[in-house]
Amino acid sequence: MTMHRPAEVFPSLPEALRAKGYRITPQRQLVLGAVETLRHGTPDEICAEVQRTAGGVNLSTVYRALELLEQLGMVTHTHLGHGAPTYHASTGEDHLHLVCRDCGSVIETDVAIADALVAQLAEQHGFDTDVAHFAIYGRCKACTP
Amino acid sequence: MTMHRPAEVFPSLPEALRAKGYRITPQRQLVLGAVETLRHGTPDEICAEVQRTAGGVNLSTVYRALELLEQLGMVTHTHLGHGAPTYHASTGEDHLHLVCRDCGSVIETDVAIADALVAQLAEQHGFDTDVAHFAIYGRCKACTP
DNA sequence: CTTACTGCAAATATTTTGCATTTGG
DNA sequence: CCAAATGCAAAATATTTGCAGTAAG
Repeated sequence: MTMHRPAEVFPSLPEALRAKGYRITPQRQLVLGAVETLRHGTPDEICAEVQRTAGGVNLSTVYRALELLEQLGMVTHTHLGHGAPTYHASTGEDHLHLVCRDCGSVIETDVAIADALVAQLAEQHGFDTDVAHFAIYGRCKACTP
Repeated sequence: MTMHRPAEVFPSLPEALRAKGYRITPQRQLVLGAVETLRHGTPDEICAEVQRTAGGVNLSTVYRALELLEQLGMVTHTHLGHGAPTYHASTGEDHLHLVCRDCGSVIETDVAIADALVAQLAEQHGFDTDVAHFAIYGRCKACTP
């Protein structure tokens, strides 16, 4: 079952924070803003983006904010490889990431392409798949001999 | 030592090393042996396994040996999550790994289950997929409410 | 003998944590 | 005012690298 929620249905960050009794801080808003500006970024890149636009936020705070934002469902993270997870704003349309082993480029594609796989995993293993969490690895068109 | 590798299909480690002009060292053989004994393991676990059976190998050497063994096609690595890549001996039958977000358990399944996805990615994006490289994330049967 | 390989220790990189200070409500 | 959140610095993890000594060929 794919989640399909129009953007207007998403509560704003202040609303989401208030609803759970968390405090509304500039840092949390800046971190979310940076994730939205960069289409995707590592904690470090997000920290740098905040640095660039506003005064700056401590990297620890970025980690803590991302964890909270993810818990609130405002962002998600994906493992694109190596050690650095990439954070995305939750727009309601997750995408699959195809990472090229040679040039490192990332292609985004619709998760629907994996619907059959998801259905089979559910049927055969009772496994409820989050396809967008890990990238798909291989070789892109340009790098194929 | 157990050889899970039919000699007629996969060259032995000494052969593979010799063919590329690399030296045959006990450390490299021990690391490959450990990967084969443990069905899958992180560099740290592999290092510990060598420690347990033979004298011991430095962790740096384990990293360097794994990199070389992977380059030779004798092992592969998979990202199961967090930061720890898992190494497998190349047996010719790769597995897909289903990782549960809740209990962390890993289910191995046949890669053939993803054949349709692989075909679609090839067709739509010219992408040559290595399905086994990243785990598939979600919730296992036992953890599904 | 030659130089690739190893061990070791130090450097990087990434994420987490303890604690004093600040601040939202 | 007061608990929650931040900043900072140190710790915990994970991986890489420089270099001197060891050993494969």
